[in-house]
Amino acid sequence: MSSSARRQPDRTRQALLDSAFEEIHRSGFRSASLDSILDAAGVTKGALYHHFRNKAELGYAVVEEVVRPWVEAKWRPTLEADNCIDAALQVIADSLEQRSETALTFGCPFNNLCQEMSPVDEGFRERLTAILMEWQSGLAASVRKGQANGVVRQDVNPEAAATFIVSCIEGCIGMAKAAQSREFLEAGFQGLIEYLEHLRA
Amino acid sequence: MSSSARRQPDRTRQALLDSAFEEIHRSGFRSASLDSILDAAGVTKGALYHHFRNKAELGYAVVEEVVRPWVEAKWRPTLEADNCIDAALQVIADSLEQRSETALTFGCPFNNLCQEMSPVDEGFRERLTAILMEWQSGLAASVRKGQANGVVRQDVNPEAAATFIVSCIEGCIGMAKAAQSREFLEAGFQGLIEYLEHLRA
DNA sequence: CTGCATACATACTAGTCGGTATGTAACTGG
DNA sequence: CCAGTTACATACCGACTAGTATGTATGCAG
Repeated sequence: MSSSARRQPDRTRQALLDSAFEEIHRSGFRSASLDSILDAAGVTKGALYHHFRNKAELGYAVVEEVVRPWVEAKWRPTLEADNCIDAALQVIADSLEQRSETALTFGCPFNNLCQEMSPVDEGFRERLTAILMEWQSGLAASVRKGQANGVVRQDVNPEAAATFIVSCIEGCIGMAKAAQSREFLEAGFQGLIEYLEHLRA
Repeated sequence: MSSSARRQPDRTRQALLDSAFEEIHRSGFRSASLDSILDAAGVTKGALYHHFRNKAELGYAVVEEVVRPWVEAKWRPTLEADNCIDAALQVIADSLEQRSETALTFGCPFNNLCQEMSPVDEGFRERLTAILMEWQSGLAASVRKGQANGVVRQDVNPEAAATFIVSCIEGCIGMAKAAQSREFLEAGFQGLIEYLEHLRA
């Protein structure tokens, strides 16, 4: 059986990515300790530096291979739906319901990384901005589709609306984290829901 | 003249607070180097540890004595105005105009500290949440006043609206920082402006 | 069965960090 | 004018960091 094999490079690499993602989520990238990541992954420095050139490369890989799919999965339903408003409302409702204590405490992993690393590291900025722009432009296309389907008001600027919606979501989650308060999250999302309803044709 | 005096404890303390504020704004609190702060302030560790017990106390003092007045000054006009919507729109317009390159690059000092420190340090969380709640509740009172004055719709929930507005502002600035893009900021604020207009009676 | 590349583990280095101990000059009350 | 306190500067410590050098066990090609 492969489970008893001692050398499983893919598994080891994934374990490193997963534990790095969690440690970064809790401590941020720069304060994330490689030793903590290694402990959580159950490997040593030799394994880490065999799979990644340095700490930054590990971080980049976390962005590309963990954060990116995580963001995409969250918003795929909205991007594919015929009625983007209903779909967005559903995502918000799910997000409110599913949001665990750690997610409320530590916020959105994607946004955390954006806030911490975009201004100080080009490699992070490029990758994170790419994800952000995909999300935003996907949402804008979805709004445009909604206008074509007659469910969104024609006088809405799809690009601006998409940018605003993305900003609101991250803003609400961020402020809820700042206040460490679920009510804050619910109140913020309530405003977003009203804004979304206001977009209806 | 006092300007030639070599010992000016108040001035020294303020210089430490100011350079700490800037260094924290650029690097975040945990990555802020005391040595960099000392260089910028033109003093040494002896001076720092004479005025502050440790790095955390310096950070707390920055929050109380620099960040708090900074946030309050920004929103005082809105809280005092009779028409809170017009006042808020004016604050947004000013914010867009005045926002310097470093402010766009490094974002909102208050929000940065909230995002970084609230989940991991009680002392920061208490102080930052206090500022946040003052801002939010002040804004809620302002909305309520607007309803009394007949400029805001009666079916608006003042608390939720205030929470949403605060979240939007920080969200927009944060996403603009993430994208390192002024257009992103303008697009996000455009959505907020439409939301505010939608609150009118 | 041999030999080499891969996939790690272990031990270590160099540097940076926050914090402290000590020395000293300036100011102040008596 | 002197004593004591305040306000620093300087030198240093221990802890922790990312990263490296080296050793070694595994797996696979020939």
